[in-house]
This record gives sequence, C-alpha cells and structure tokens, in this order.
Amino acid sequence: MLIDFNLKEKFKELKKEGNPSAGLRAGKLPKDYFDLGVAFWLINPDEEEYTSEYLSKKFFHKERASNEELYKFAQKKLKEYKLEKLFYDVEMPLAEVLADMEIRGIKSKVQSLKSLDKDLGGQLQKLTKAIYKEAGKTFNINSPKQLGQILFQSLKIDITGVKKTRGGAISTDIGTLMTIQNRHPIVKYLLEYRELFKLQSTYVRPLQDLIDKDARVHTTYIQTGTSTGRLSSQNPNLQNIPTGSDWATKLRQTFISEKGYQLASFDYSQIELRVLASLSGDPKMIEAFNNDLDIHKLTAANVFNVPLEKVTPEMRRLAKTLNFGVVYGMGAIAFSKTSGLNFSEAKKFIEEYFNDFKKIKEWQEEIKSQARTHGYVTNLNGRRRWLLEATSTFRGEAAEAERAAINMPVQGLAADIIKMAMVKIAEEIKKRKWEDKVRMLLTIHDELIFEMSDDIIKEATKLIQRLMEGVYEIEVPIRVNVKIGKNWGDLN
DNA sequence: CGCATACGCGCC
DNA sequence: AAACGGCGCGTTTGCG
Repeated sequence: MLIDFNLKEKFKELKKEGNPSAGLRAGKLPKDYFDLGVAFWLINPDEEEYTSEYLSKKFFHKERASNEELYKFAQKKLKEYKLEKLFYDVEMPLAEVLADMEIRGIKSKVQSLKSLDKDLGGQLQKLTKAIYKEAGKTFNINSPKQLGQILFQSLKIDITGVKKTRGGAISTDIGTLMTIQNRHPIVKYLLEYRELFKLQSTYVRPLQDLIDKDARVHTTYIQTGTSTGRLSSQNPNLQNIPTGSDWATKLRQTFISEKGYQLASFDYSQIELRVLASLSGDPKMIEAFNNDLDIHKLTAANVFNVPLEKVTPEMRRLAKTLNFGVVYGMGAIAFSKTSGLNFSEAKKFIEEYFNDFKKIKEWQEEIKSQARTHGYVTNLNGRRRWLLEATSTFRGEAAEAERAAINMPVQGLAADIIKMAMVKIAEEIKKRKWEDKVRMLLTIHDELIFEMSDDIIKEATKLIQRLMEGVYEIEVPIRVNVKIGKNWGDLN
C-alpha cells in the first residue's frame, strides 16, 4: 500500500513520466492508496494545514511523526467515524481523476484573450477619464478609502441607507453604489469601472500568464480545501469565472475545445434543494420535484397563498431568494437586504415559508440540536464537520455555527454526489477506452465540463447524463442539464 | 522591502 | 445589535 501525502501530485508525476494509469494500474485498487492529508481532512476538515509537520505536531507533539504512525492514527479514526467507504471508494479514486483533469487542462484562445485585454483597457481608460471629470480631480479609484472620501466628502453624496464596513468606514461596495446610483452621475461610471477592472485584473491578465505551450490552462484542485466536502480550485481558480454579462460571455468564449472536439457541460439541476427536500422529507417539496415542477414558482404560490397561475415574476424572484437563503440558514435581516423588503415583511415571509414547509424547519432544528449536543454534524455518508462553537455562550458565535451546521449536510451530500459521479464516469471512460475521446476538464460544484471528440459526442453525452443522474439515489429524482458548444461562452 | 489586513467581488 | 453557507484572489494600506 502507498501511504503518503499528496498522492494526487505523485499520480501526476508518474503519469507525466508516461505511466498513464499510474493510479489504478492493473492489480492496484483504491484500497492500495492512502493519502494522509485527505484522511486527516475527512477526520477534521477544519485543520489549518494537512502537512506532515503540522499534523505531527498536533497529534504526536513532535517535529516529525513517521507516515506509519500517522497512518495508524488516521486509519483508526476513519474506522471509528465510519468514513472508510467515503475515503476508499470516493476520495482516493477521485485523487487520480483530479490528477488527469489537472494534467489535461482546458484550451485557451490566446489571441481572443489578448484582444479582450486591449478592449477592456480602452474602455477602462474612458471610464477613468469620466470619473476624474465628475470628481473634479484624479485619485486612485481602486482605493475604497480614497473613493469614499471623493463620494461622501468632496461630492457630498447623501449617505442615507448606506452601510459601514467592519472597520467603520462608509462602504463603497457594489450594493452601496447601487443605492446611491441616482444621487450623482459619477456612480454609473464607477459601477462599470468596477466590473471591467475586476475582469481584467482577476481573470484576463493572470490567465494569460498561465497558458502553457499547447495553449492550455491547468488549474489545481484542492481536495482538502473546504469544510463541507467540496473541492476548491486555484492557480487559476476556474470555479469562479464570471458569467452572465456581455463581458463575462466574451471571457468564457476564450475557453475553447480542441479541433475535432466540443465542450459539453453537465449541471445538476437544483441539487442542493433536492437534497434538502430528501433529507428533510418535506412532502410538498418532494412532490414538487417528483412532478418536475418549477420549484421557485411552487414556493411562491405557497408563501403568497395564490394558485400557480397567479405567480408573478416578482413573486418567483422572492421565492427563489428564500429557497437559496433557507439552505444557508438565512435570517430576516439578510433576507430583507437581498430581497429589498423591509425587516418585518422579510420576517413574515420566512415564517410563512417554514409554515408551508414544516419538515424543513424540523430538520434544521434537529441538525442544530445535534451540533449542540455532539459538537459536530455529519452528512449521510459520514462526512463530518466539527462545530464546537455551537455550544458557545456567545450568541453570535453559536448562531454562526448553527448556520454552518444546517448547511453542511446539504452542501456536503451534493459534493459527495458529484464526486461519486466523477469517479464512476472515469471508470466508464476507461472501460470504453475513451480516455482520449472524453476528457473531463472542470468540476464546478454542481457542474462538470468535458471536451469530447465529435465522433462519439452524442453517445457520450447520453452516457454521462445517465451516470450523473443515477449515481446516488435520494427521495426525489436527480436531473442533469446538458449543453454542448465550441467554447465555454456558447454552450447551449 | 515583504507581509498581513481590510476591502471588495467573482463563482456555486 | 444583529453576517446567508462554501471558496480564491485582486489592490490598497499600514506595519515591522
């Protein structure tokens, strides 16, 4: 058995040396691998680090414990916490899948990225001029401190309804700018400036530095990076590429498929709400998903007490915010902020929501109670998060832990589901010897993106959709939307 | 000068 | 009075 840290990196090295199935080569099983970092992460996903140095000190009170010592300890804990199945059947095989994805990378249209950079630069220059003109002087627009002085001291813009930052300064964030938009002409320029500067500085520029000689970009997936079981992505983070706006679409269009291939995306529809419906056993929500109804519309009909036909887009919008918020343990204050309602209206809607979906409330109370009594919560697969703060006497601290407690079993099960799908899909690709025809490239929490050879794309999309929808059974159907296109911006 | 922090913001 | 869960990363600013 191979016991070490960072098996994903070791797989990558072996594979790059020309050993393509280094991980699961003949005779080797997932059971033959034991990544110590991943093991300790399953035991407690909130350690500061998952390095030998850190864990040796923490658990063995010495500079360097042997891998054998660390292994024995972790092995015992995995067994005690019933995490062995998750570890051996999901996380370990996943490490190799991630290695393949990282090595492959996604192709970038370098020229488009360059020209996008130019276009953004030109537009930013115009905006900067306009902003200086309105301000009556030059200043650093990227400095919230300086911007705040310009807006609220020089220009004396009314600060009614504007919040303060943690440090006590008047906020200049996007929400603030929206509220004061009609109070001064400078604001609309600032809003556009913010969007464009973000795009250029966070995405367009850094991405160009990360393109390899084959014009491909390789992210690194962190398997031990979250408290809930999700993956994270870094250098670059390909899990937060902008979407929606015209500029965002232009950026996404720079991620392309190789000649003879297309990109295909598969996204789980409402996976977290479906998981919540299943875990809570709420009959109304389960029925809605069983009948393939529009869940936000159904929610609106319930909280507004109107028939489905009478639900307006505005009612649906509020219901959607409620549905998302509930998964996160949102309170009336947060809901009022995001919905535009006042506090007491917001409070009423939340009460109405839990009145309509009583089992969800009951389930959440049950989870909170578990967090308080045990100091941890688990999801259906034993994935665990320690929440000792739930027992805190500082109310704010306890409330924060309770929200995390409510969210983890939902977000964590959704994460398990897509991880299991990834492992299953990789197996099926191998079985069909499609390694070069069906390339898993990206995983974005509830979505997978592939690069697929034109000749098998029809068959492969069907297969993958079926595998994703069937990989894990819950109380409601799991649905996957499929989109195909030559680039990430034009998938449809 | 590097580093940590505050602030802000992109995604699911 | 009051922070809606989970991330990574950019720029600015103040510190040693």
